[in-house]
Amino acid sequence: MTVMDGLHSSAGTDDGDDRLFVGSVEKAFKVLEAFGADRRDLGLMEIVARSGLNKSAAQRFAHTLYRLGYLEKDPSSRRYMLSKRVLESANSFLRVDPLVNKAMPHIAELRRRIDARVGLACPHGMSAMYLIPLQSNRVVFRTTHPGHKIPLYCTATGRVLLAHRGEEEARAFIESRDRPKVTPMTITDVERIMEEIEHARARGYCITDQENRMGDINAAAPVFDGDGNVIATVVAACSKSEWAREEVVAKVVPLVMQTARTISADG
Amino acid sequence: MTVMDGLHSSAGTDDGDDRLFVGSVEKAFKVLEAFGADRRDLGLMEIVARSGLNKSAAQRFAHTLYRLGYLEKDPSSRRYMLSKRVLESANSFLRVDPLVNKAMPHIAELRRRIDARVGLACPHGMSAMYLIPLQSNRVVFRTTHPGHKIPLYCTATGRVLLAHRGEEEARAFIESRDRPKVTPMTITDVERIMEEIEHARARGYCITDQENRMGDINAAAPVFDGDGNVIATVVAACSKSEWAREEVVAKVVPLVMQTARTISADG
DNA sequence: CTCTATCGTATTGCATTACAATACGAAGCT
DNA sequence: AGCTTCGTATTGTAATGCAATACGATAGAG
Repeated sequence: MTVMDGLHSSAGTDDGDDRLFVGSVEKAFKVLEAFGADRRDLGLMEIVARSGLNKSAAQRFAHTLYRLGYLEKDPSSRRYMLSKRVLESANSFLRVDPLVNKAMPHIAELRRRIDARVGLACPHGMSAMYLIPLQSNRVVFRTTHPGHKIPLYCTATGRVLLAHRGEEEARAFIESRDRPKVTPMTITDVERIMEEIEHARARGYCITDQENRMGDINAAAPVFDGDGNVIATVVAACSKSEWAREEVVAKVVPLVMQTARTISADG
Repeated sequence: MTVMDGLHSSAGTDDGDDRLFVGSVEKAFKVLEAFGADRRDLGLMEIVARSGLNKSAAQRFAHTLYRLGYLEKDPSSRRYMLSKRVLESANSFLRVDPLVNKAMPHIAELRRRIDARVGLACPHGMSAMYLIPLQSNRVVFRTTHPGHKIPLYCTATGRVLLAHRGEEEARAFIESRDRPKVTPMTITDVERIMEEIEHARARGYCITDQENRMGDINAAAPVFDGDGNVIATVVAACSKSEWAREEVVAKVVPLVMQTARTISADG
């Protein structure tokens, strides 16, 4: 079907006869995943709406997650919200992930050299996800945290990731999905996106100009594993108030590419 | 505590029988929590050892978490590891948490002013947990991520948090728990710790001198909520190679306290 | 200020679902 | 090759989670 089939569904026959699969766990995570879309706290009926579970199930699993400390409950409003406990497993992941550990000093060095938000992002399902988002030294408008997800069609990271998956696969993916205008500058035309992807492949980097946030120019370059697969990108988000586009190309892009190359290097 | 203890104590202490509590979810999280202690990837028998579940349960829940995308499995070694998907809920939390959002710009500003690792930490169970850990601009030795947990007895954050819980409560806590020497400088004597806690209460800040990592001086100040409760601390970790202790007291502490006060202010 | 709609909590009989023992297969070690 | 250890698959059983529903509390409207 689409590009990234089988990422999360490769453990056996689809939904047929997996006697090992425990359905209750799936429902619990549906409740957990109901949080974070937009609102901070959810009432029971909102959990029902967002999780797709019935009232009984939502009640039981929200309660269970609360008992386990992964949800908190405001006693007066009786609404649930995520607890900081969800950070524990995130920390466990980040602490030991080889890519994160390898990339961190170089990403930090990049941030030291250019006054911009920089980071490391990697493919995750149908999106990309920031593993390391470092803010610039200047004022932070909106902060990003590890786990922040961004779309592929309109981001420098996404286009770099798609560029190394082959023309048809990238096109099929782009065409198959909605491409809303995130800003007035967002390119939504398939052909123009494919051009950008082609450039990314040819030049080894990609630049987006205010396609995600007005006033931002983003530059990304690919990080390769030992087999030549793209496993991540190094990104820099430059404020137009401080960087002209030519400056980004002349000064930022080489540093981003150099950083990505350094992280790619064996070791 | 034994295996059996954990199974029943966490599920049934309060209400005896909690008919809403779904035990399978607890077991799933025991498997998840088995990761992150030390090793990155765990074999099935290691999961059994760390989770306290029997082989069948560990197999089923590890498999279920794998199917759901929260664990990955190395096909050759057949060992499980955390997937980056655990970052999703962490990001959902950080994105909307009021304290994090309120504190972030001020923590960033603090980092801009002093060349040190700074951050925001809050109480979490019997420990403290970093919500916002920002690295210094200089070289990063070991990076911390959101969710990083630190003990209370030997950290500036911990002593500030304990200082505002009352003398006896703090003493009881300190005495009741192990106090290993993290470095040769770690203070483990109860009376000396209590002195430090008393200072923290009296002065409104706490300094630890290489008690957690050789070469680091840490300074923390309390963040209050509207009711005067301590809900977090602002921390700065200064390298002794760049800061003398007197300098920390003279220059860092005022900024840390100011930052903490600013975050405390109503808004 | 009562009525009513809506949401959160508690209960219960039923059978679906998860359970744990165990058999099986595949590596790795001596 | 034989032994040990670990990961995978199977199966009968009943425990456990299921969903309907009753109950209670809160808030908004008229």
